[in-house]
Amino acid sequence: MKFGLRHIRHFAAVAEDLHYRKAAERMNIAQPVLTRSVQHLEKELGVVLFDRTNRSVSLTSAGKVFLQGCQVTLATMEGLVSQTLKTHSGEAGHLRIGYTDFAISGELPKILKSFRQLYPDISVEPLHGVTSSQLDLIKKDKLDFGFVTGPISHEDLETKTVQEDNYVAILYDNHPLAKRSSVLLSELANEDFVLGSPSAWQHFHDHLHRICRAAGFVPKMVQHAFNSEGIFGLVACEMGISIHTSCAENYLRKGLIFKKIRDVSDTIKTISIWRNDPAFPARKAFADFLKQYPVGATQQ
Amino acid sequence: MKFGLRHIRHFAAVAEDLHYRKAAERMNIAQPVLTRSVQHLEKELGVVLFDRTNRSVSLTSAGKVFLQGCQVTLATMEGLVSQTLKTHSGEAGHLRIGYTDFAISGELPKILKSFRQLYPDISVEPLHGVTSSQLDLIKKDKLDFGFVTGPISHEDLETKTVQEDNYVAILYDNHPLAKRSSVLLSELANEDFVLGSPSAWQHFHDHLHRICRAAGFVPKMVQHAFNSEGIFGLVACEMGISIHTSCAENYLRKGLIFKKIRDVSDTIKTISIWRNDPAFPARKAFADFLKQYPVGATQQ
DNA sequence: TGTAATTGATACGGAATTGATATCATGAAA
DNA sequence: TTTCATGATATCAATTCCGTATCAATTACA
Repeated sequence: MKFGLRHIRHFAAVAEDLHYRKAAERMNIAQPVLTRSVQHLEKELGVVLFDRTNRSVSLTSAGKVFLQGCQVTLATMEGLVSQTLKTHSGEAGHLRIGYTDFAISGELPKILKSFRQLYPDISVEPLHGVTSSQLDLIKKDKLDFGFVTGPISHEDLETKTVQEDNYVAILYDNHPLAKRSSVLLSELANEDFVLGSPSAWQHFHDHLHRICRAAGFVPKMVQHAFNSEGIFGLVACEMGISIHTSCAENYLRKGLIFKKIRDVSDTIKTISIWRNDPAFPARKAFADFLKQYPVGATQQ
Repeated sequence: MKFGLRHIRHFAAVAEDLHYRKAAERMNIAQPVLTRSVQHLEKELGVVLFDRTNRSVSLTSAGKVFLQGCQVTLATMEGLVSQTLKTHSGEAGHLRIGYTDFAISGELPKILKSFRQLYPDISVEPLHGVTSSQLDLIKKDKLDFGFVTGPISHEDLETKTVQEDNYVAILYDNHPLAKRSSVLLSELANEDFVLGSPSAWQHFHDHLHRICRAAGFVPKMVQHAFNSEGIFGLVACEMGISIHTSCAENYLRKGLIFKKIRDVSDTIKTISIWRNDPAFPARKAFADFLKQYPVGATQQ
């Protein structure tokens, strides 16, 4: 099996035209070259590929099989080259993208949709994870981008804020404050709270305790859940109320009401974070895309 | 895109070992050859495939994509060569095989099963057709082998008898003769007959009329069907009786009874027939197989 | 710190491959 | 018969390819 793509190209040309001279002309080479290439193939394979009876050329059974394979191989090679070039330029590739509840219910879907329109040959693999686990994965190079709850600053890693949400109170619809158009944080001081589990929701807890402390109370947590869905479910059961971000409006669970909190101007930022490694063109493409992406804000 | 399989093989070897010298040793060539092959590829593609930082070699993103494609291409090529060789030797290929009702309910399944065990890389495509249409297809080279009702003799075409069946009477189970262990053909002289339609079953009709004439009567056909299933269905409805071959025993339809016909020693031969064209190795393999295959006889 | 070992890159000469031109052999067409 | 078309062959020049020897850079180790 000692032949190259050149022999294959020559054979395929002859096999397609069933005419040496025409094929040679089409390939801009001299005819004897094709004769030799085909002879070489036949000798290497130990198989006659053409029947040259009379003055017509026709493929043998084995020749037909070989031709088909050659055409596939040649087409595959072309595709491979183009795919390799695209990968080099960052036009193609694969990205593993982590996301939090906040990110996926906020800007991330829009970001990914918009990015994929720009780079249809880059596949994305979204992976759910809380902030800390995403950061771990990025450090271990198991994740290309994280969409996490800020603030974060980390040497070696680049960041870009992509989403900024206000705090909102989540009430069930027959709660005493449900009729109000907005609430004050201090009005919630004596409420029972349903919140995310402290370990997973560490960042959000930190923020929440800070703003509550500023309002003069410590939230009383009566129940915790592992994700936003769980929190909303428990609030809907009237186990307590919760505080979430304005991106929660995209959930719109029946029986729940979202209230703007008038006296809290702090925001929760969702930031994208990635390792700035120029060796991954697709990463660079997404990083560049993120840098110019405006900060989304779900203001109520 | 001016590179050969050689470059690809070299690149893949280096990429797999991530070590030029080891790869060179494994391929039994000198190390500089690999350096040059990879450089050539990189130059042709305009893409850096390896990061040669420090004294370690690692693939770039584009290199990984290219490697994967190269491995696929190389494996495909190997498979293609082996498939081509097999096609040449007759070990692989495709056969379009026609069959009649008699053949498919008789020896053909056994023949094909046995042949496929010998030649697992030859695919067979069974096509139902009556004798005359199979012969047409073979002449037009649209069919590789026919399994038809004999006798047939045709110049240009080779034949081999593969099956020999006795005539049997097909009765419904409350027919007056149903209790008998065997019948005489002459006893059926006044019966109503359900037979295959004369155009499609021409060969069988010819045989049947000949033996009936010898027994001194002309069968009275009251109904005809287009295939054996249809005939058996009509007999089961007691529209009449029929005469079929002993291979019918494989149908075993409820309510039907098969009776040996004592005074008829003629047989119906099913023969395989094909164009003796040495240009199709798979045909030759099957032809050789058939020639040594014993004649099957479903004697009751 | 200095010496040896390892690794990929480079230079060069001979061998093999490739391609173009001219020509041949054969069968078909005029 | 002559003429034409087609694929095969011979030959020479250009290119490509491989192996040997060697280099430069880095690491390992004493």
